[in-house]
Amino acid sequence: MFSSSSHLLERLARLVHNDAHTGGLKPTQWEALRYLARANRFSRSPGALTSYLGMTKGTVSQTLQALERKGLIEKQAASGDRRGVKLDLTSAGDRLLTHDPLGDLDASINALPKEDQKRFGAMLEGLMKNMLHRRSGKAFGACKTCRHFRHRHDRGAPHFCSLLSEPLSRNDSDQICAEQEAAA
Amino acid sequence: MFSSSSHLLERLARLVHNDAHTGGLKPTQWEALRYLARANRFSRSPGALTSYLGMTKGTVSQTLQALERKGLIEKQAASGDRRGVKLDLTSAGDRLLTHDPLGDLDASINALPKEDQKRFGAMLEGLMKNMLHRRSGKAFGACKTCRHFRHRHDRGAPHFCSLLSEPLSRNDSDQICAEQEAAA
DNA sequence: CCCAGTTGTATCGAGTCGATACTATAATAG
DNA sequence: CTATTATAGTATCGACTCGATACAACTGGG
Repeated sequence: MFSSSSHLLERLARLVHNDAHTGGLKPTQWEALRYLARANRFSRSPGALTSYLGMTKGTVSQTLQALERKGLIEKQAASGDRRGVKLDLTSAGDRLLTHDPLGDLDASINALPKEDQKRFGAMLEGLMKNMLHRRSGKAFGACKTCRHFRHRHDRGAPHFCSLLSEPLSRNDSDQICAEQEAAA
Repeated sequence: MFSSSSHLLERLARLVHNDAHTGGLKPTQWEALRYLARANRFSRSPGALTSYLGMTKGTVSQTLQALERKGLIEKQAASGDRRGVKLDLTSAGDRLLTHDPLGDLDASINALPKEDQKRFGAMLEGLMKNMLHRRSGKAFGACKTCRHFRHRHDRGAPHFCSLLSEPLSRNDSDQICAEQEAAA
């Protein structure tokens, strides 16, 4: 009925997902932790995580509570908006990420020929774009690939975001961002 | 830290997974239903499903109970081994599968160029093989690609399984099997 | 007959997840 | 400058997931 790729992808996803019951964390908690490690400072909020994971706010709120209980993340009031919450990994969270069960999948991908890895990544990007379009979701690409990204080698900060009117450190621009929109 | 393909694959999987909360079924229940539609008669058992999904027996048992409650599958005593249970879709189960939310992913895959689809499938197979090897899991390939598959155009049944010593209908051999091992 | 191994079920506890209802704060319109 | 509306996040409920553990039923070999 469906192309065998759908079934393969689905089963592969399940196996990876079910491997993620290690280190006292659940799969979803691992994903939240991973996201917080990769997201720049504008995107480390419950709302952005919600949109990244494609779940509801309530569920994400609970997941974050679990991670906080375990001492892996910290919450802070966001600067500027008193409704907002800013999330950060603790050093324990950082440390735990070195035992990320996703490493197994990564090893399998790296076992493919270099040429295939590149093609595989490109196809996944295409697929993702298509899926995101269907659900009108955000891409969460790297900050520096965004159409609001501006080079600016003067005045201390190396770069600049024209959407948020904020200076960007090298770190900021290497990480992923909730507001990212691919440059033309 | 990890290749971006790992992250993409993980997020793609999550989005697909979270789309599968339709039709009154949960993602896992959809996968069980899908499996039962694709598995040949030797493989439609709780045990085989357990190994396919990579979960524990207890969890699968509950999932099957939920599907039975909803009238989508039927249980029968297995012939031969009185411990065994044979699972079959009801007509309601068959009907529900025509609304499988996986169709969305399939549509996205089919939107790729034909050439890419082929390559993508091949890479996924390689990845899966690697992952299965790490966890010593079963492949669940099509019966007719198995090393125990024998052509036999005489005596009614078109084919034959040399492992189970059972005749195989055309249907049997097109479906996937828990015992399948790729032919040399 | 006994016993190790297999197939499946029952139960528990932590967590997932959507749905819904809620609080607090911000932004905007009149 | 308030009234409305929108946004960020939390609380609670119920159905389900999932591993862990314990268990019952059955098979098959000594």
